[in-house]
Amino acid sequence: MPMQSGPRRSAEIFDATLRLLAERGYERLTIEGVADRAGVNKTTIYRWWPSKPALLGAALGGAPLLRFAVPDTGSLHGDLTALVRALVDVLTESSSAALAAAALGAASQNPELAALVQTFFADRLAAELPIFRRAAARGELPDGTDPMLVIDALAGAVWVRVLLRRLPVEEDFAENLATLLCPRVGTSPAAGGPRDTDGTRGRTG
Amino acid sequence: MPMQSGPRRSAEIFDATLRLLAERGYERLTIEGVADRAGVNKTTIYRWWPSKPALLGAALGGAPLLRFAVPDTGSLHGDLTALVRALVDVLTESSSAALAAAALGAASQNPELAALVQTFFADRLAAELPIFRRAAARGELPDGTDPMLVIDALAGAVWVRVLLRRLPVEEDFAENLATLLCPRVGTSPAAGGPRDTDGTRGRTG
Amino acid sequence: MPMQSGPRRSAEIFDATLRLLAERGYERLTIEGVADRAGVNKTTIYRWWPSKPALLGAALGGAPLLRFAVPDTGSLHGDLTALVRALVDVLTESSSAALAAAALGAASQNPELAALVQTFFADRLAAELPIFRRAAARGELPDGTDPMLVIDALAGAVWVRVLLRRLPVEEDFAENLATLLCPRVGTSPAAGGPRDTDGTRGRTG
Amino acid sequence: MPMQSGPRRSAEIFDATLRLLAERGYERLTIEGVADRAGVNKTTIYRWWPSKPALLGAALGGAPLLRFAVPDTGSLHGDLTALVRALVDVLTESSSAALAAAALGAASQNPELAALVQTFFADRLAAELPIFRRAAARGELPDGTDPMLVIDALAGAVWVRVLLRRLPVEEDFAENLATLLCPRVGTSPAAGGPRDTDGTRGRTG
DNA sequence: ATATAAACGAGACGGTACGTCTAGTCTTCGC
DNA sequence: GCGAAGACTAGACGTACCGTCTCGTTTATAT
Repeated sequence: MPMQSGPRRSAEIFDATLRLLAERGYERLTIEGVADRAGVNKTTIYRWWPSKPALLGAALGGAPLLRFAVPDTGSLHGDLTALVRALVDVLTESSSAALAAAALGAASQNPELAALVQTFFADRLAAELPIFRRAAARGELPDGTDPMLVIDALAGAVWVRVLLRRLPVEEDFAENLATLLCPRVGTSPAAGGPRDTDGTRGRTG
Repeated sequence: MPMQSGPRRSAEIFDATLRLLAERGYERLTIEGVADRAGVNKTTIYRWWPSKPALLGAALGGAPLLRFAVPDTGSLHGDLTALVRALVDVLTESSSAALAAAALGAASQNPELAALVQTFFADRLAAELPIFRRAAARGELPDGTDPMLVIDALAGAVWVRVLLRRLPVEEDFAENLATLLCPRVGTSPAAGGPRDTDGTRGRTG
Repeated sequence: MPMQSGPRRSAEIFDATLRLLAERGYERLTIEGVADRAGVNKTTIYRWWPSKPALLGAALGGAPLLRFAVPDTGSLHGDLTALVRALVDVLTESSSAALAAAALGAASQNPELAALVQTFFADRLAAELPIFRRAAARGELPDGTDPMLVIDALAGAVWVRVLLRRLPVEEDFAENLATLLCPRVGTSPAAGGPRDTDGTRGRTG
Repeated sequence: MPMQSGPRRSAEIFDATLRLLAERGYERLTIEGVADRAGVNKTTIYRWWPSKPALLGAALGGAPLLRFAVPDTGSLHGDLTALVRALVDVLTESSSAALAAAALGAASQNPELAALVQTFFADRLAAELPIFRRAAARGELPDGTDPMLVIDALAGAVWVRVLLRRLPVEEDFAENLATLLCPRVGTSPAAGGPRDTDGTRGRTG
C-alpha cells in the first residue's frame, strides 16, 4: 500500500513551518520560506497543502507541541492551580509562546485554523474533565458546576492576562485564579470555618 | 496654524479601513485596498501612517466602535451578568464581531496593535472598577478580591467560548458565568445557608 | 522478436502529438499534454524520446501527412503549376496547414527538427527531379537550369505568400508563379508564336 | 507632458530582448531572463508589455536590425542580384541571422509576431517597388510582371536555401537566382533572339 | 489678493511572495 | 525486469501589494 499521506520530507517541512511561525509570526510566514528552510521545492508543498493555514494545521497536528499533562494533585484547587501554571508556562516560555500566540491569533482570521483550534479546545476539555469528576467524587464540586465554564474562564483569564494585557504574571496569579473559580475548598461541613480564617488562601491579589 | 494631524480625508480612510478589516480580516486588509475604497492615493496614506497596524490603530482609536456602557444594576451579580451580555453582543453582532476578532486576533501578531489592545484593556478596566467599588460598598465583595482577575476571567471566558470554541452562547451563559465569578450573593456571616437553598441562582447549566 | 522500437501505444502518442501540434502550435505543444491525450504516462514518452522535437520528429516521420504526389501533366509549366497548387493546398487546408506551419516554423528554432526538415526537402527534391528530366527530354528546359533553384523559388514563394505575408492566394497565383519560373513554355522553334498570342498565360497579375 | 511611452530603460530592455532571442531562440526567451539581463524588475516589463511576443514586437520595431538598403545598380538584374546578396547576408551573418531566424520562425506560431512580420514584408515590398519602376522605365520589365511575385520568389528561395535546407550558399547563387527571375535582359521587340544568344547571362549553375 | 508651504494625485519603480504550470528526473511498485 | 504511476527538483509564468520616489497640482492660510 503506497497510499502516501504527505511528501517524503513531511518532518522537515513541519519543522520548518513551526520554526518560522515562531520566528516571524503567522503573517510573515511564507510558503516559499518554508520550502527553502526545509530544503524542498515550493511545488512539493503546494501539492499536498493548498494554503498556508492548511499547512500550518497539518504541522500543528503532527507536532504535539501544545500538549501538556493534566494534573492530579488530590484537590480541585490544586489541580486548577497547576492547570493555570501549565497554561502560563506554555504561553510564556519562548519555545511555545510564539507558536501558541501565532496559532491562536491566526485562528480568528482563518476558518481552517479556527476548526483546528476548536478541535484542540474540545480535546483539552475532554482531557480535563477527569479533574472535575474526581473533584465531584471528593465532594469538592457544587452541583450544577459547568466544567467547561470553569475551564474557559481559567484559560481565558490566562490568555487575556498574558497575550492581550501583556502583563507580567505575579507569583500568586495561579493560586488566586484557582481560588476565584473554586472558592469552596472543602464543601464538607467543617470547611466553612478554616476558609474564613485562612487568609493565605483568600483573594489577596 | 495648519497643524494638520492627518490627511484631509481621514474620515473616509478610517471608514474604509474598518470596513475592509471587517470584510476581509487583518491579513487580507491592504493599504492599496484602503486607498482605493477611500478614493485617496496610496501615497497619502503612507505619508501619515508608516504601516498597516499603525493605520489600523489610528482607525480603531478614531472610531469608538468597541465602546460599551458600564452597567449599574444595583448588584454585583447583575452588573457582571450585564457585562457578559454586552461582551457577547460585541463579539457576536456582525457589525462589530468581525472587527473585534480581527483586531484582537491580529494583536497577538503585531507589537503596535498589541500596545493598542493593552491600552484598550486598561481603559476598560478603569471604566469597570466602579462596579467593584459599588459592590464593596454594598458589602457584596469579599476582601482581597482582585477586580482585574474577575474581569479577565469574565472577558477571557467569553473570548474563548465565542471566538476560539465558536460555540453558540446559551441563554443562561451570562448568568452562569457571573455566578461562577461572584458566588457570594450575600456576604453576610450566614452566607453559606441562603446560597445553598437558592436554586434559581445556582449553576444549572 | 520483441525488439520494440517504441512504446506499445506509439500510434496514440503520435496521433496525439500531431493533433496537439495542429491545435496549439509548436510552442504550446507540451509533452504532458500529449501524454494526457494519448492516455499514457509522461514517463513513457520520456523513455523513448528525449525531447519535444525528438518526439515530434518521430511523429512526423511516422505519419506521412506532408507527402503529396508529383505531378506529370505533360509540360513543365503544367507540372510547376500543379506543384504550386499542391503546395498551396497543403499550407492552406486546415488539416495539414497548422501542422506544416508549426513544423517548419519550429525547424528554425531547433536543430533536430531542422535535420528532419532538411531530409524532407532533400526527399522532395529527389522526387521532383523527374519533372525536370522529362522537361529536358521534351526540350522545355534551357541548359544550365538548376532544378533545385527553381524548386526553392517555387516553394519559397508559396511559403512567403501564405505563411509570412498571410495573403489570400489568388486564382492565378500558381500559373503566374509557374510562368515566372519557366517562361519558355516551348523552346521549340514553333513555341514563340502561340505564347505571344496567348494572353491568358501571360503575366497579368 | 511626461507622456511616457515605455519604461525608462526601454533601451536596455530591447537590447536584452534581442540578444537573448539571438542566443536562445524564441522558445527559450523568457521575460525573467530579459529583466535580469536588462537590470530591471520583472514587473516593469509586465507593466508595459503584456506578453513575450508583444515585448519582442516592440524590441524589433525599436531596433531596426533587419533593415537593409535597397540597391540601385542600373539594371534590374543587378538590383535583384544585390537584393539576394543582402538577404543572404542578413540570414547568414551571425549578428542578425539568429535574430531573423528566431523572429520569422516564431511568426508562424504567434499571431502578434505574424502581424509584425506582415508589416515588415509590406514595408519591404514598398521599399523595393522602385526597383521595378526603374526597370519598367528602362524597358527591362515585361508587361504584367508582378513585382510582389518576384520579390516573394526571391526572398522565399533564399529563405528555403539558407534556413530550411541549410545549404551553404554558392558563389553564383545570387546571380543565378536573379537570372531565373528576370531572364529577359532585353525586352526589345526582338527579345526572343538576343536572349538565346546571350550565353553569359544564362543559367550556368 | 496673493505668495508660499503643506498636502495631494498620479503613477513608475525595485522588490517579495503568491499560486500555477510544465519540464525533466528519480523512485517505487506491479505484472 | 520492464513499464506504469507519480513524487520530486527546477524554474518561468503572470499577478498582487509592498514601500519608495519624483513630479506637477491643488488648497489653504498668512501676509
